Amino acid sequence: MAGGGGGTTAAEKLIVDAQKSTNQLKDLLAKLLPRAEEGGGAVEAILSHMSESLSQALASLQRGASTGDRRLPVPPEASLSSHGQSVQNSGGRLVSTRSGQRRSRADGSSHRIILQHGARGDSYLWRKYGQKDILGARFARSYFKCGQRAGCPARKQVQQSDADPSRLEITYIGAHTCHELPSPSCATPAANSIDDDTRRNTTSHRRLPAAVAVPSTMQTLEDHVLASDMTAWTPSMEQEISSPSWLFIPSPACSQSELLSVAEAEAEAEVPELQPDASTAPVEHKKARDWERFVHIQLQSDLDGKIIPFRVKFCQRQDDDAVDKDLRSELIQEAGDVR
DNA sequence: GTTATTTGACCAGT
DNA sequence: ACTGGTCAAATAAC
Repeated sequence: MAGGGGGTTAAEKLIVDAQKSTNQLKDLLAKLLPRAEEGGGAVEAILSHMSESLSQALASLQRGASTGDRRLPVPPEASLSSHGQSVQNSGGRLVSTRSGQRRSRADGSSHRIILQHGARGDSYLWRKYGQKDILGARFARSYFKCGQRAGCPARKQVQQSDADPSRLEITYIGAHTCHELPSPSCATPAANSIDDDTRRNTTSHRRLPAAVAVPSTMQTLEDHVLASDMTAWTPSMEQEISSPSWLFIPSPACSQSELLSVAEAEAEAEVPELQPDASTAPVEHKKARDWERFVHIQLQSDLDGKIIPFRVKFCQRQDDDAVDKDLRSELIQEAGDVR
C-alpha cells in the first residue's frame, strides 16, 4: 500500500461505513420484499453510499499518512460548470470562447474502479457526452456526466480493458453534489415527489422496450440482490462481448445505451449468472433457500497503479417458516492480492 | 416535440 | 504537434 498508517486508518473507517450501508441494505430488502419495486430505489441509494465510501477510502489510501483524514477534495465547481460564452465561426458552428477545457486530475480527486462482468457499478444516473478513440487502445473511451441533478460536477470515464475486454475500467472524476437528492425518489420516476430535474433525467426509461422496463424475471429477493447492471455499457462495447451473462434491474441510474445494450444482452443470455471470477466461484444453492454470492470489485490507484481487490458477499439464511429472511452482506478486502 | 446519444470540431496541457 | 477532454450540432428514438 502506498500510504502509511494514517491514510490506511481513514480508509478502514470508510470501509466500515460501507459495511454498515450493506447492512442497511439487508434491512431494507427484508422490509420491502413484498413491495420490491418500491424498495429498489432505496437499495440503489445505499449501494451508492457504499460505492462512495469505497471511493473515499481509496482516496485516503492515495494521499497517505501525511494528509491525515481530510475528505476528498472537491474540484472547483466553476471550473466544471462555467463554460464561458460561444460565438459563431465562419461555418456557422458555435465556437466556445471558454478557457480551461482540459483540466488536470493531479489533485487526486479521481480514482479508477475496474469492474468485471456481473459486478455492479454505482447507481448514479450518468449521461454520455462524448466518446474518444484513445491512442494505443483497442476500445474507445466514453465520457459521462452525472445526470442526477443539474450542476453536479461528477464525471466518469469508461473504457473497456485492452488486456481483458471483460473488464471495464471506470475513472471517476470529481465528487457528487447531488447527494441531497433522495435516491429512492430518483429511482422511482412515478413518484410525485421528485423534482423536475430528476423527472427529466429519469425519462431514459421511456426509451426502453417494455419487456425490459419491467422484466418479469425480477420477482424474488434473490433476483434483486443478484441482479447486476453495467453502468457505462455502450452498444459498441456490447458488440465486443461474445457471451454476456447478467441480469438487470431497471433503474434510472443508467443511460439509454446502457439499458438498451443490457436489454439486448439479456435476450441472448439464458440464465443470469454472477461469476465474475472463476477462481472464487459463488457457492450457489439454486433451489435452496440458503444461498450466497460474491461480487468482485477492484480499486486501482491512479498514483501508483496498485490494484486492491474487494469482494462483496451476499448471503441469505432463511428459516423453514419462511417468515424472516436474513439477508447478509459483507465487504471483504481480499488479502494478499494487492498488485 | 422532447430528450438522449453520436460525432466532428475545438481547446488546452504536455 | 500531439493527444485527451469537452462542447454542441446533428441525429436517433420515442
